Amino acid sequence: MTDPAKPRVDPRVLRTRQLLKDALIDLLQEMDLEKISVNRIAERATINRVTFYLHYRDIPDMLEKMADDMVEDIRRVWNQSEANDRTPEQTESRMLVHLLEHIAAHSKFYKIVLGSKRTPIFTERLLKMLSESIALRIERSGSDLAFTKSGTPKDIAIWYGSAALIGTIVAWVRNDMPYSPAFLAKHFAIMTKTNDAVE
Amino acid sequence: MTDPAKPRVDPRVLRTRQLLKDALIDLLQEMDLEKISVNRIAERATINRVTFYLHYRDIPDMLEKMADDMVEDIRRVWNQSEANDRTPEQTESRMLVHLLEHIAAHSKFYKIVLGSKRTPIFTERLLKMLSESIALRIERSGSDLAFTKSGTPKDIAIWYGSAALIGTIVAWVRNDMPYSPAFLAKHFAIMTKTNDAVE
DNA sequence: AGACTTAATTTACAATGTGTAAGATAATCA
DNA sequence: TGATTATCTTACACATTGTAAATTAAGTCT
Repeated sequence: MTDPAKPRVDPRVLRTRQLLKDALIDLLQEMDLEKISVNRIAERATINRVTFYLHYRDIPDMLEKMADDMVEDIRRVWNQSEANDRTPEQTESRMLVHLLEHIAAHSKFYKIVLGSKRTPIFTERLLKMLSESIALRIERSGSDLAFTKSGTPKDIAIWYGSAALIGTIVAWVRNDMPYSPAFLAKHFAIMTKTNDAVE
Repeated sequence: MTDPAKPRVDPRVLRTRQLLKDALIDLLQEMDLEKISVNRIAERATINRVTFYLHYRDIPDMLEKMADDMVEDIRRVWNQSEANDRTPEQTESRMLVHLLEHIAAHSKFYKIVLGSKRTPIFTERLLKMLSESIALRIERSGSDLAFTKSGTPKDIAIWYGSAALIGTIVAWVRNDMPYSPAFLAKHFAIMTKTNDAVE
């Protein structure tokens, strides 16, 4: 149930890392990534600059670890609804709703990391993670053939589908989430499903 | 016919800028953007470092200007086929074929700027440019309503469609273009068109 | 061809950022 | 409380940045 490797981290470490992460998010809201130095992050976090290097190799390394955390969060949310026994379509739609609700609940964070044009690591990770889901979905729908029902190679369908999913989510976030998660998920399902219905 | 503003640029300027751009593309092939300094670019270009600042404010500025050039190129290729008088679908498909052929013809460049995970400026610009086309296309197909035939708000359809287009192109480039431009364009059209056919 | 104009080079400098080290201080753990 | 570990302080060598001034080289124009 619980994580087998639970090293019981020193609360000082947790505090420091949280302060550093918050500071970086804060700064990304104010300026481009290129203008952000370890100096600035440490200053904003009220942490000594040297301490930064006790936790991260450099700023890209810090972003990578933050992206790891994000993927872990999202994977949990995404899979939480997978245990359902309804139709696949309903499950998929509910998964997307949960994901969108999670993003909305942490909109400050996601608006920065997915909305910013200079931190593609987060979008890339999300793309990679969700691509696997899309791939499974497409594999399943087309049995064991290499092509979909409409004769399109599966990898093209996967490229298309996962890009559409990520892109829709990112655009939704960038436009300050003007639709409810349920509404967006519904219409996403409509646009996607019509493709599969082709003979 | 010809550009009205034709300032007749000094060949030394053209040479220097080309050397700098080539050097940057070269370096991006070898290392991440964060590791690239003005020093390195100048050195690789066999240009004095100070000269760099006569042309670009800094590296992000240089990338932006290179992205400008790319968009200009692509817009030319994209619009070259627009003057045709066939059906819209045929024109669209031909536009995409021409675009993919152009990308294939300069695959070294595009593989780096679209494929690299650290230079999102190029992808962003491409997304912005092609989104306008997609928007026009969707506006046209749905007359003057705010929704598509399937009841989806047009902006959602635009997010979906343009992300699918860019994402498919980028994935195609990243995977070393395993399909011919005509083939990919055909199947892209199939996947897109089936959506519009919904009543 | 020679005079004019503009680009590129050279050298230099101040300021900032990077990454690491050693020892002192403070918070946590057992 | 005593031992452990994280953080802080100070320091240092080095790379990078952006700009300035004077010089050299290349291109332009009549």
